[in-house]
Amino acid sequence: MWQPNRLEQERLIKVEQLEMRQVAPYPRRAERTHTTAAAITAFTALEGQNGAEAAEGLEVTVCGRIRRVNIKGKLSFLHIEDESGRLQLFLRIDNLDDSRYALVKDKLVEMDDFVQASGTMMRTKAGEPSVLVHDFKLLSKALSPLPVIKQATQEDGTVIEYGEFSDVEQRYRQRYADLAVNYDVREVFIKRAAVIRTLRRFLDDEGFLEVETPILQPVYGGAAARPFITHHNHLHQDLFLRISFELYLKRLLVGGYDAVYEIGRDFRNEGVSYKHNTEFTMLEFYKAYIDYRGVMSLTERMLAAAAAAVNGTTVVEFQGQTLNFAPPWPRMTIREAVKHFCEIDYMDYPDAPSLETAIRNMGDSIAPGQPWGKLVEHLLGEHVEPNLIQPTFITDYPRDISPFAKRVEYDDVHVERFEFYIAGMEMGNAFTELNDPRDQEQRFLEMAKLYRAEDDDATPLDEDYLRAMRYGMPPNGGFGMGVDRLVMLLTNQRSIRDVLLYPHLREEK
RNA sequence: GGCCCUGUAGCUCAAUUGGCAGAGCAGUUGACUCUUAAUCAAUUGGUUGUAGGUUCAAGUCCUACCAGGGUCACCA
Repeated sequence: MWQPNRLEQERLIKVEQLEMRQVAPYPRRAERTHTTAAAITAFTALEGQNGAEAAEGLEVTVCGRIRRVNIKGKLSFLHIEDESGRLQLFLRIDNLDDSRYALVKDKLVEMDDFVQASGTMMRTKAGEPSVLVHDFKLLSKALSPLPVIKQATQEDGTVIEYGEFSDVEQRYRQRYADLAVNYDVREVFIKRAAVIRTLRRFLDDEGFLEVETPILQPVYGGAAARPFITHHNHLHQDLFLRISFELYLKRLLVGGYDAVYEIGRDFRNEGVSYKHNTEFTMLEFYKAYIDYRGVMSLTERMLAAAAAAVNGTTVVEFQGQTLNFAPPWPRMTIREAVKHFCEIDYMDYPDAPSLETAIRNMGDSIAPGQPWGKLVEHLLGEHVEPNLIQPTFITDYPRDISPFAKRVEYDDVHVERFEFYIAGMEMGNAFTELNDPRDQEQRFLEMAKLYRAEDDDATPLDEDYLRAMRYGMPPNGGFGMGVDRLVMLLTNQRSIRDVLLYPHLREEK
């Protein structure tokens, strides 16, 4: 239940006063001929062509939220803001109906309200393009004032903000207020849209078909993660929120599409951190007749395109580091990488117990009884990953933790899989996809054995997926990437929460 | 889940280490026909996250809880 505070009570009284003066606080209709940016552009263009006097004949009707008020007796300045930017309204009692002007003078139309203003363009003595207002209309009364932030525009055009709205909890819980007062935040989500648009365009141009597959799945799979479980009442059936799209997308290659992709939400019932949110945006694609080397090439080019589209260059400044997305990216097998950063060749320890002992002897504390591949992965995550600042492919992962990848040619314990890392973060995962149904069934069974102890992460055997594969699946390369993390890199945001409009928070009490 | 830090006015922060809860901004009232962080004068505003406890006295110390951040654990 809303308990208006003092400031809000003042504004509620103003609504009554507005209604007494026959002014609707929330009228039905609005009109607009120009955005604020378009009004300024049109005005300065006319000045250039026909001179200052002619330009002042330009009539505009603009709309926006009042972000600055300066009442100087019989003369007032208001700045309104729409999505395109800010524009000054110049209100003079000489040019307005007295009762209209009084709405501003009496502060019934004030900070944070939405208004519509009509008038002619002009420059103030200070040279600022403004609207000499002949009439204006209240469009929406703000009952709660936004956090107070004042801005000063420097001579070089940079904007300094005085005061701030910085409490992260409030910013996330009331993202609307955050967006309304923090322009930088709005910019992040404009760039986010540009990233996703570019990924989509890149794949479309490469001949991929965009598809949508079920979010509610009867059998989850394609990754090792704890799912959210829900229930369909009429079908009396438990359903899982997907943890990946992988198995549904690869079925489509059986169906005859050569290349498919999906951008959508995955859900994982796990912890949150600066790079984990319970629901996150994933891009997966699968393309027939290429292997993981082909996927590496697509990866490099796609991310370079995304960086260029958002920031105009493949050089990315991220948290004090300079990252270069331009292809080709360095490639290193996981064995080479571990050798290089840990000075240990894990192939000297071919079974889990001996590798576990070796890792303990390095001084690492690890949970006992983990599969061999997970131990290798521990070495990677602990000692290699933090050092992988520039975009890097790490290739040829252990087979026992990669149930959907084809074996390498040179031995029986590695598979054609890569992950790529940027700024010390795992960004994505890709394979030469396994398309032998007999091998796939074996892998499912091996996984079931491997994870029996910790069955939270067990990948259930998907009979229908095997049935699809038995009809014949073309050889193909597949790819998955956390889109939010890419957005973090390209917008220089430290936390995944800053690239999600509504990050997951505990329930408000 | 463990450990550490934080929570004071609408926003951003103080409070001399246990001794009368304060400032700037915004709000209210007034002045001002070219301001732009407008200015000038006056002024309102608090259950110090919640609930207990110690004390003559608690924003400050203790306990529990709530929320957020960090970190570890977890996370193909």
